[in-house]
Amino acid sequence: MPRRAGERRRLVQQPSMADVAAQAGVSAVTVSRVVNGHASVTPETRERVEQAMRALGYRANTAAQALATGRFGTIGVVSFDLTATGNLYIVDAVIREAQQAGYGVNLATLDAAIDARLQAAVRRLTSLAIDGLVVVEARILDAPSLRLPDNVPVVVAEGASDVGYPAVGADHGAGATAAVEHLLNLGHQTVHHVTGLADSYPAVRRKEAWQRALRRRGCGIPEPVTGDWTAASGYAAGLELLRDPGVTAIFAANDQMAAGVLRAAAELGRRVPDDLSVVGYDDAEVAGFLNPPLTTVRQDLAGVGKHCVNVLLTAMRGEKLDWSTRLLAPELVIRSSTAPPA
Amino acid sequence: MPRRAGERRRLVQQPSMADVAAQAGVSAVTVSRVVNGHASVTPETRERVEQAMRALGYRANTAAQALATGRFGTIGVVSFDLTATGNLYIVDAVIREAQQAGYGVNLATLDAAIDARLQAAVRRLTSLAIDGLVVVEARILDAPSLRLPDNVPVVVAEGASDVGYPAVGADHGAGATAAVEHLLNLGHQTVHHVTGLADSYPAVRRKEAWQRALRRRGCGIPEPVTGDWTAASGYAAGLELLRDPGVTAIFAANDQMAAGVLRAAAELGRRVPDDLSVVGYDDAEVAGFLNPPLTTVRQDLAGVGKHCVNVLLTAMRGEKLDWSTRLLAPELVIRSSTAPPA
DNA sequence: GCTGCCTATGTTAGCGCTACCAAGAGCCCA
DNA sequence: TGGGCTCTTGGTAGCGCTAACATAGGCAGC
Repeated sequence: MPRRAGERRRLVQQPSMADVAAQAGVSAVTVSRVVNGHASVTPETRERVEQAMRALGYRANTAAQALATGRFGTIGVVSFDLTATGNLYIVDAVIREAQQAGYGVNLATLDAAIDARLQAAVRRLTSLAIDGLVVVEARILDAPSLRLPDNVPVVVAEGASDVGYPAVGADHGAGATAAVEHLLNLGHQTVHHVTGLADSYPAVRRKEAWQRALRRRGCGIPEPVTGDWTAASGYAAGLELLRDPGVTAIFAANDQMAAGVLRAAAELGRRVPDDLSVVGYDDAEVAGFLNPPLTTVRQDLAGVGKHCVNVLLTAMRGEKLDWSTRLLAPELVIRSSTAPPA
Repeated sequence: MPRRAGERRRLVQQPSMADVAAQAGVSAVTVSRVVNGHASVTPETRERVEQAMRALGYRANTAAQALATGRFGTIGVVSFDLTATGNLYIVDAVIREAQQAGYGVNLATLDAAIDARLQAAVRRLTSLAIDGLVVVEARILDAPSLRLPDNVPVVVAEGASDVGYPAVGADHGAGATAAVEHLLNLGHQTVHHVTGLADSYPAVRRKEAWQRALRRRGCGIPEPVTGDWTAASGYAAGLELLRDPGVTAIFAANDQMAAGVLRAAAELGRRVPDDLSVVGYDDAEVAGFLNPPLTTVRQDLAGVGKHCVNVLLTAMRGEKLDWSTRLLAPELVIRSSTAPPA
């Protein structure tokens, strides 16, 4: 059966506003007003429309709304590997906070190497489907061929504002300093360090602060061992460091690696905390239940995520931003993995 | 300055297809064809258009594309708490796989209690902005007032197909059975169990299989202790169970809780594995580096996520689905936390 | 040289929604 | 009684894109 020129099959077999309008005996505009909670609709009309919506199972077409308003009701999040504790906690908080504000979240994760297909996904994310973008970890900005959108606000979680965007992060400097000073105050001569991924922003900040703290106290600065955030890398680092019987204190850049160090110590017969003190970072859920319970630095990563979203929402409203980097204070949680050296 | 009726400010100050078309001296349709890689465009025209796009920094407007085609290039994911290892690994894999297929991911997380604002976010997710939906964990389907879309395919990760949708999951029955039989084969009289969240699908499956396995071997079935997936709950459960000196084997429904049990044992002076054997579940990254390294059940959660997306993509192409539940086989990883009873 | 067909591009309309303007109804007060 | 006000509702156009159809030009085959 031939169709009239221009006539096209309904793409979505869902009822549209026009259907609801017809059912309720009002115009589409009135339906729109009800959907968006505009004022100046009589209670009776509203009720009639809502009844029609229920009857037809109406759902607003987000794409059409977005096209008409230029707003998408969605914020984008780009992050590296979610299985890294830090990224996860931030992303989780971003999602919660965005949802609280009535926004959906479009999440893209990147591998270090961005291949062509992935690029397509990221390009989609960064095209015109979001009202704002949260970049988790400044290192992402270095990703080749990642072109960020220039028409929506961007906020960086775990970065400094020198990256060209407002940034929110935990105060890794303060956290690492607290960890090192805690160990030095216990009487350790120096503190060894297992770093996170070499080019990660938090890893670099923690390493720098560890060095500074040692220097300030006039301690020797041992060569740090580079890890990759995993327990396996912490274990390997632990085996390496503990070949030296003089090592009495190790500060690992996260709890997973600290767990690896604890394991290495156990295997080599070094008692913690008697022979060796270990400090982690993150206060992951399991940290307090390792053997022994781990002294660590609790970061308010949920706060970072929350803050990010709030800065972003402010920018999205077009209000002026406080452009300075916000740093959230960490807290040293002392448990049983640290003690004075024997 | 008065504007003509109907004239409206450009909502997005981004160049549109019309701008590119003008710049390249072609029609908008030709630009569209280039953008979508359609055939029948001469190389010269294509080149001219591409140059114009680069010059103007053109990005396609996703909302307009979606409105015109009825396709969104996005799949939705609904999950509970991402900080639970199982959910995280599945969601992570779903994102990767969707991106590989050129789809973006819209992620919503739910708390047990869905409040009004959250509902708005979920409603947005499940309105007409996605081409398909992955529900992580069958329990989500029980969430009050969560109305799933009826016009796009839905797949459930960690559920059975009796929920009314195709389902993909890990074989918790096989995993729990392997864990229990491993312990019984070592000579333990029975095996105690710390469960996951009471109404969680995987938790229930694991508990049932644990019971079945004990019954099959004619062992007594001790009262299980209910946990909530956290190390803290595992610790509490451990303290409770270990009041009984006759307890020699504990199977925890995930590694975090197993870590808590290990901690409780250490505190009470029960040596693992000499006095007590412990088995976890998940093979979380840290499991092999606990003290002692944890015997656990490795699940292919990445496989579950991947499989989900593939089933979903099949359904989205309108192809017929194999409607049966797919179960991915787990693998028992034996480490040092299990041994014959003293 | 004409028909017929194929290829490259253009024209048109409409996806579902909302901003803007207009208009009718009801009301108050002079 | 009428002018001006508010409150509710409707008409219209257009957001940026693409499917379907239309068309111009080229070229093979007879």
